[in-house]
Amino acid sequence: MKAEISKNYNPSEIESRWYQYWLDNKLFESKPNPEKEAFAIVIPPPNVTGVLHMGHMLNNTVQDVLVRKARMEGKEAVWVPGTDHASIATEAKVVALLKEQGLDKKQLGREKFLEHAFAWKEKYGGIILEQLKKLGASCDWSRTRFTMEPELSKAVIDVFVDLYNKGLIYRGVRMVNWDPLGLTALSDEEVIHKEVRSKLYYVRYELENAQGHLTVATTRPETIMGDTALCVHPEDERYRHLIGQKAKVPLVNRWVNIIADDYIDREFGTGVLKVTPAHDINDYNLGLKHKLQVIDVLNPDGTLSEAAEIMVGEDRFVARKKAAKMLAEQGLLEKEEEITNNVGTSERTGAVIEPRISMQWFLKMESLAKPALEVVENDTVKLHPAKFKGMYRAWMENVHDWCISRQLWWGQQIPAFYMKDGTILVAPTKKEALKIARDKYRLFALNESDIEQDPDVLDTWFSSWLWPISVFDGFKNPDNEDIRYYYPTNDLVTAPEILFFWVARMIMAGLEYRKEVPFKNVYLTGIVRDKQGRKMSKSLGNSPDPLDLIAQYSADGVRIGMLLSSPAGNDLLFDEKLCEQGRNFTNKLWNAFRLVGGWEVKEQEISSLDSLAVSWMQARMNQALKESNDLFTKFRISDALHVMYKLIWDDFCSFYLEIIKPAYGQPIGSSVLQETISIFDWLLRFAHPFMPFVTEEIWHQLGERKSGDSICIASYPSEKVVDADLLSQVSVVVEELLVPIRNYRNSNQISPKTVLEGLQISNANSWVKPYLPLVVKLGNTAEFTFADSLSGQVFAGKRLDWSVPQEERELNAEEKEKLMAELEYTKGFLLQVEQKLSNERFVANAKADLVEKERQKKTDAEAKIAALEKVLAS
RNA sequence: GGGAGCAUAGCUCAGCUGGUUCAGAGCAUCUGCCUUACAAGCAGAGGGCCGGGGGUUCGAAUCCCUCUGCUCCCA
Repeated sequence: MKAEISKNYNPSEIESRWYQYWLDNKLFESKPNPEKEAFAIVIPPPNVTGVLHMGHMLNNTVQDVLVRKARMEGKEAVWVPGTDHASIATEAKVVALLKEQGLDKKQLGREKFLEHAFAWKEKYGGIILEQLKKLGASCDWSRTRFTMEPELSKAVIDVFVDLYNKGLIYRGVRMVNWDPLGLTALSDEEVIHKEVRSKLYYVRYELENAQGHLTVATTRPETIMGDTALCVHPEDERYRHLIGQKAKVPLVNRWVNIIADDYIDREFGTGVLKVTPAHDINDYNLGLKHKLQVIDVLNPDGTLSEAAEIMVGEDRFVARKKAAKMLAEQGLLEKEEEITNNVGTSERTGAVIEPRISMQWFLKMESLAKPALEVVENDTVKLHPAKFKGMYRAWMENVHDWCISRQLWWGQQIPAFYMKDGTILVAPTKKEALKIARDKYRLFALNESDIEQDPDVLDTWFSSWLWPISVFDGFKNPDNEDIRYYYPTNDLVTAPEILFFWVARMIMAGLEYRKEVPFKNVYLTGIVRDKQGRKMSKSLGNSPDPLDLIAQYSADGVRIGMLLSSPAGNDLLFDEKLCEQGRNFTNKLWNAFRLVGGWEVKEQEISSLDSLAVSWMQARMNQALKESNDLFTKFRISDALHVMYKLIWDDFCSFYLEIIKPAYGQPIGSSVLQETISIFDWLLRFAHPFMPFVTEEIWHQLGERKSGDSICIASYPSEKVVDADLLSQVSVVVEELLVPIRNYRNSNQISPKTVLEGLQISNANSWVKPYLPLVVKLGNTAEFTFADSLSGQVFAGKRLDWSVPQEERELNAEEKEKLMAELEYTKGFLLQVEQKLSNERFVANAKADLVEKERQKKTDAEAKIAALEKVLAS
């Protein structure tokens, strides 16, 4: 142990020093080792464009705790890091950057654009991984992957080709979610529904033969020009007579049929629907059913197209207002009404989604979803907390085909090649496509310039769903050592919002390509919100910069802060105070070390009191370890942290150390110090997964360590038998003797320095004798004397009666009241117990030990009542 | 409109298949202490008809029904 211990713990210097030490000694690197059990976590790859936010902090802290614990438990632990190419987000960012430089994506062309994008990625991509190091993340950085690196892209392409050949991928015209800002299709999962206030316009459609008009309620008057029918409910008495007749579409004065369908909700608006097959999914389906014409009045960018005939080129929202105005001018706008409705917005660009008919690629989900549901139902993959199972089931049972094509350039280009006649050749490369043309279609003359590759790329999730396999090169070489050893991985830690996007699909891919699930446990973290419960976001400015937090509270402090109040699956209401609490805890640990490391030592056998303290502390440690391990198996990490926190703060610092602490200026006995150091060492290893830096620093100062040694690879404490009797006896002594003595001091304003004299304890409590030295020390009392009958002020507990000497005085009113209340309570309690015991059905039905416990309660209560009455009578 | 879930102390939550004086923890609050590792600390205390109503049971915070209020997911 070093002589000099700095008075203050200096985290920033210590944290960067140890992180470098860990890297230098390659402590996080892992290779398959048949001697050891494998433990693997793959990181949910953050976007290359990303910077660390609070969600990452929580998520990665949890992963680090899990992987560090596994590593210390002697498993061959690996945490594979990497980043995601994030098609839309990254492309949007690069496009914006180019725009600043006066460059345009289309003018540049695909090749040049991708060059810019890659340059951008090289420069800014992966900042987030550097930031993770500040948090202490023990990733195996030598294994860092990127979803768009050549190997991983190849896996994506091969999987596409394979699924196409299996008949699971098809191309078709469908109504998709169109992002008019990103100019791409999106999957259902990328659409976020938001409630907004909007206007419902009541529009008049003139009827033929001067029969008047029909009023239609619509939120989208700008699509009126695309109407190709009106529709009413077949049994709606109001309109039945009009079915089969014609109505005139306003603004464009086109006659359309009035049709009937029981899809119509008679309650909504006027019960008449304008059918616009090109711009609404339900209308689209109606259109298919009734073979209606489709008039697409919008351009991809959300402006009105030539087909609209009027307002061509106007933005859809501008056109909406104009259309309303025009209708009003023509006397066709009956009224406007404020309503609340749901609109879909793009997860990435925020633009209001436009349902749009277009040619896209789809993956059939049904056959993939079925087995993926099964493995969650039967707990092959466990969701933590399990409440997400229900949500998972609901989604998997109603899964839609996955639109996997995106009209972007940043990503894996779809390996489909089109011949001039429209024939599709799906192959990893152009060469191989030509080979198919030759082999399958016998087109020997076809050459490269005769076929053209689909310009679109694949949805980013189409590469991330392969992540747990592809990071171990399981596609390139399905039998390699890594994948055989690490797959299936153990735990996946992620946010519930991507349960379907990502988790479900990884399970599908795992089952499809490895015939095995990709992970055994899925820990779903909550969303990090601010104190008012608002989601943290850039626009609200309510998200603290994680690096600032680390600078202020230390990485250990922030880690503790994040975990203190984040049970799995619950949103975390983040409050900087939690980080402060975390920092205070690291500080507490440091100060405990200053105490233990700062004593003069003298050769001495251990005293019986110290020996008791050591046995008790060890019993508490074993108890806490058992609890903690149990909580870890249930993924109740936050609770496990609480167990550790209380063990160190309350049991070790406030109790154990106070017992063994020698009087001021006195040296400590060598034996008890040795015991204390090994206890401390144990506690550090127990705490290390949560707070890696401070534990490493103290651990190194606490004993002689070899070069390259680290607490990261020291062994995690192992479970031993808990001495439960010792624990329960000490807790009785604390609750019924020590705490009341301290209370007595408080209420009588006796200084802690004053030695309490003349305490008596009842002879009936002789079992307590061995524990009295503990009370003498912590309560600062003189020796107790045993007596048959107590004199002075008597304190009556359940198991212990004792007294302090006192000049003759009446109990004051307050004290009396308190004792009376206690007496009343105990009497009531006794009554309940007696009733229970006299209830034959209880005695007959309840378990024997339970009845025995009730009997014990009865004797305890009776004893207490007698003692209280005695005190009150005196 | 369909589905999942929640309601326990001022706040955030725990309380597993009913039974340990079961009504708990942390934070916050209050009281007293600058006690010799730590005031970023120490020693204590107060605080809840377990959302309302009904039922099952010897026994309900826990199981069932219902009402009310909230959240999330999907359309």
